[in-house]
Amino acid sequence: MAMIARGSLDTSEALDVLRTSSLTRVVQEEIERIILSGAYAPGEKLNEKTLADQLGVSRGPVREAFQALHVRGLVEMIPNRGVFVQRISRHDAVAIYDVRAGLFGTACRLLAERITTAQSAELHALIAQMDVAGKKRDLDAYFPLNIAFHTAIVTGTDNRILSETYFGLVSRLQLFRARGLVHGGGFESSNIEHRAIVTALDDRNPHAAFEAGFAHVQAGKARILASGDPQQGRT
Amino acid sequence: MAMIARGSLDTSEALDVLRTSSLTRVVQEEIERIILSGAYAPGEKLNEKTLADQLGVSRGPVREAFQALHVRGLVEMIPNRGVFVQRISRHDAVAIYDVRAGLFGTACRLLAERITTAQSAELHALIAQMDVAGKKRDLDAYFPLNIAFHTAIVTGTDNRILSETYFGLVSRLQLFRARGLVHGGGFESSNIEHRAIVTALDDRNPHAAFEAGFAHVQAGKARILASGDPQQGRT
DNA sequence: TCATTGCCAATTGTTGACAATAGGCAATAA
DNA sequence: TTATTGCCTATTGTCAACAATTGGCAATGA
Repeated sequence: MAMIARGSLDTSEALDVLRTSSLTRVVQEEIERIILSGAYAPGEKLNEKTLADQLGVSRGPVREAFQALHVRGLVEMIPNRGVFVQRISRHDAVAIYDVRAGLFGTACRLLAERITTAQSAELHALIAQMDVAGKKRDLDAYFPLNIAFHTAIVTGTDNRILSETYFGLVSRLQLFRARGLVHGGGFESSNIEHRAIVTALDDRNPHAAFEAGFAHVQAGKARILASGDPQQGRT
Repeated sequence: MAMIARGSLDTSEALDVLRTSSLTRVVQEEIERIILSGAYAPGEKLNEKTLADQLGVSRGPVREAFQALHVRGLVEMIPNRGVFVQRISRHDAVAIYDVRAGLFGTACRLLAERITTAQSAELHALIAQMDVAGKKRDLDAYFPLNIAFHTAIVTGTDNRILSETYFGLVSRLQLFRARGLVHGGGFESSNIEHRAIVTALDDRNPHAAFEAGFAHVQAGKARILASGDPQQGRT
């Protein structure tokens, strides 16, 4: 036991994996991946035995994973009927966006009180890169940069509760597919909002930081809801 | 089937119970009750078989309930070791309070845009009652009123995601026992803050409402952390 | 005395089997 | 033809048994 990977660079990492790894955990992450990949549409049924066979396990771990996914808002459960991919109605999406806006604004506010020069520099760099991608109308480049910007702010607060809650909401919103930012115009205004956030952070102005962060997500909500009218989730 | 309780007043309610009721759900709620009652101290082990026997079920539903409680932050799980009541360190409590402050401020902000006269009247009435209880130094009367005030604001937003997230955090904080408000002085300042919130709501000023709500929870955090130095949760 | 090794009981992890429920389909009757 | 009834299959809910892991305890040896 003690001789495992003694010279390996990631021994502690491997131990971490062992410490948190259980079959249920793995199954949960795999089902989450399947759901968010869109392989099953919202409202579609997730059959216990089918999934268990696909993953090469029995129904027990699958059922346990379902419980976790239910609390996380990714599936809905109906007793004696089964488990279904969570449907997100327009109304639900609005509610999630409002909470996400509040949390992101809170992250900005908290970060404004403790931001380091390194963190600030990282955000400025991301904005510069987004400017480039925006000028090229390169959505595939802009998207991950945008995510990285938000992630940097949220994780920068060093508040695990905040991060988990925020990213949980982001996952849920992935079930409400209708990518905004798609039609041009989203680029410029979005990055203008990013600059407003970083300005408030650099000023160490919690007040302004919250407002800028809140307003940014609300603007994102408006962009998403304006574009398209997804059929799904007529709950 | 169709003749069940045809004349009953709560037929739909009974159907609701049936719709959401499963053994796992009941077990989960019962274990949650046990945990929050303090019957098990934070860090204490929850034995599967013992709980299953107590509740008169097998280990399956108990394990499923554990998964849900883990996601909700009420228990921690260590593979091959078992399930333990979640320990909340001082650092954790600060993090939870910060997020709760952001969510409560967000609730105030959202409510400011849609508050009805009835809702406002309810909040004013609660403040008046808290004044009375405060003057009498009647903690047992003040506490539930205080909770009712916060609940009215959060549920008043009519945002289920917000409510669930907020009350989830409140539950977690119950594991960090050290009731503030205990020593006098908490009363007056707390209710002064309540008035500031309602004033902002009546003014339909989202900006001021957020600030008042955020500040109120932060003040509560300070009151709790100032009083006592709980031993538990030395994570 | 103290550290190490090896066994053992207790507990968790996983599985397969059995019971209960739901939904579909065919048979029946109006 | 259409609605209703009664089976029947598929799926979920629950359980008990088996496998695997852990931690404690005694035995051993320095």
